[in-house]
Amino acid sequence: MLISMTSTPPAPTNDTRDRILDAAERLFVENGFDGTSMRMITGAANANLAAINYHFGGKDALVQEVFRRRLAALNARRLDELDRLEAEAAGAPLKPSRIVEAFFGTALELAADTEHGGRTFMRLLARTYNEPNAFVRQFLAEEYAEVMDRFLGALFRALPEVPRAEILWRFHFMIGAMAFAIAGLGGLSELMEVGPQDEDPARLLPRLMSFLLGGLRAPLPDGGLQG
Amino acid sequence: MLISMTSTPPAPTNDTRDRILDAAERLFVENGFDGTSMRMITGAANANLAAINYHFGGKDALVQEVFRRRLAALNARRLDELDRLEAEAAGAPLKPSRIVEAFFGTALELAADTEHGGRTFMRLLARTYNEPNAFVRQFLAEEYAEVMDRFLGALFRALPEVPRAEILWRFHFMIGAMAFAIAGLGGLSELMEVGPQDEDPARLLPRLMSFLLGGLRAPLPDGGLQG
DNA sequence: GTCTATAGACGGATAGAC
DNA sequence: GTCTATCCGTCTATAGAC
Repeated sequence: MLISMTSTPPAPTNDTRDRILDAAERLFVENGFDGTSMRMITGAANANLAAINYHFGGKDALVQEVFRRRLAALNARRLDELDRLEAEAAGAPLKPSRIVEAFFGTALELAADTEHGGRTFMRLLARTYNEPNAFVRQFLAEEYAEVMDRFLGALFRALPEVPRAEILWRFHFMIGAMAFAIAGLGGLSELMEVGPQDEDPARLLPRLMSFLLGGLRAPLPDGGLQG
Repeated sequence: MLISMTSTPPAPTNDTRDRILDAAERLFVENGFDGTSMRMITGAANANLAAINYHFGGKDALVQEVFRRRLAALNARRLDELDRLEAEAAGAPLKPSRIVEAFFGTALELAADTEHGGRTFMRLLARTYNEPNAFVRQFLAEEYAEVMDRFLGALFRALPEVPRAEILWRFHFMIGAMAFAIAGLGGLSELMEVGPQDEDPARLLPRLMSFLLGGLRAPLPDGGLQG
């Protein structure tokens, strides 16, 4: 029989903690936070009920960790893209289309990943923009603070002739359009029963981008165009 | 002392049933469906816990009635507007902007009514587009079926040179933009802490309309313009 | 780290008096 | 129609054995 040597442990990347996070992510999308119990999560993750409290400290802390582990990476990529654009421009104002692409392109890229749960997470995130739960919204706002600040600033500089309130609203509209599109990727956009069955996010990105840029460049409400 | 005569009762328009519906509407926005208990609702409505089951049959039936009583009127107005446009056009194709205005203008008009709970309801509705709860989504889809059918058909006829899949997606994007804008009207759009403090929906309508029409008229992803 | 067992609060629903 | 009292299930969290 084999005797356990002092060899290094086999580095179980798929340990209980990760299985819980993956199961929670999936179940939160399907049932919402309040509609998903710790029993459902640990059941799906083949873990013990007490494991959530042992590993995370409670259900709320688990919810935060589900977001944190992926959102940190997504927003870091967004900031990298923006850094790169600004370095290339060397002081010149950026093209609005490049800014928009840096923000929404990264999101849709993650939503295209069905292998490692990227799509599942993005559907959860999209849904959570409208989450009633106060502490979840508060947590999201904090995670987004820097990204919002940087991207809005870049848009302000890129469109100096457009009133800032207008840019603010239009960025708001753009996020809403993206969120609704991504949230419906699971195939449950019953709202239009004819619904976009074409679920390929590779085709969604150009569709969304041209819509968003069309909206961003639209004539201002009072009249007057801006390129 | 006064003796109760056989006079007609004072027609209590604000009876228990309505108070429950109003309280439920408000609490659902603040806490979500699962986060709102029957005890919370009846407490806020100064009604007895058993009243929900007596008047509606259960919590799920109450949720449906909260939507039904207002959504039926909203969608009827939308269909009326579309009927009127089509009657005026007398067979000619409609202007896309008029179709969009008939759909989204009515919604924003209701969202502007803070006196009779219209805003509260529209915030609830906007949130519910992304609701995980299966039976709520199913119910919404049924309530919207005719309106979607009519408006998508009108857009298809108004833009015969645009692929229908494209129109479908863009209508999808437009609904998402509107929903996110309305859901944030309560002042809790923490996402951008700079957030549009300007909450006047009278100014929101022109802003949103020009954004939506810009997106609808944007060049198609593969290239090629369409007015 | 994992498990069982259980505490303690709260959920929706209902029976039956008034 | 309204109310009290209660049933019964599920929830999160924790104590303590292994």
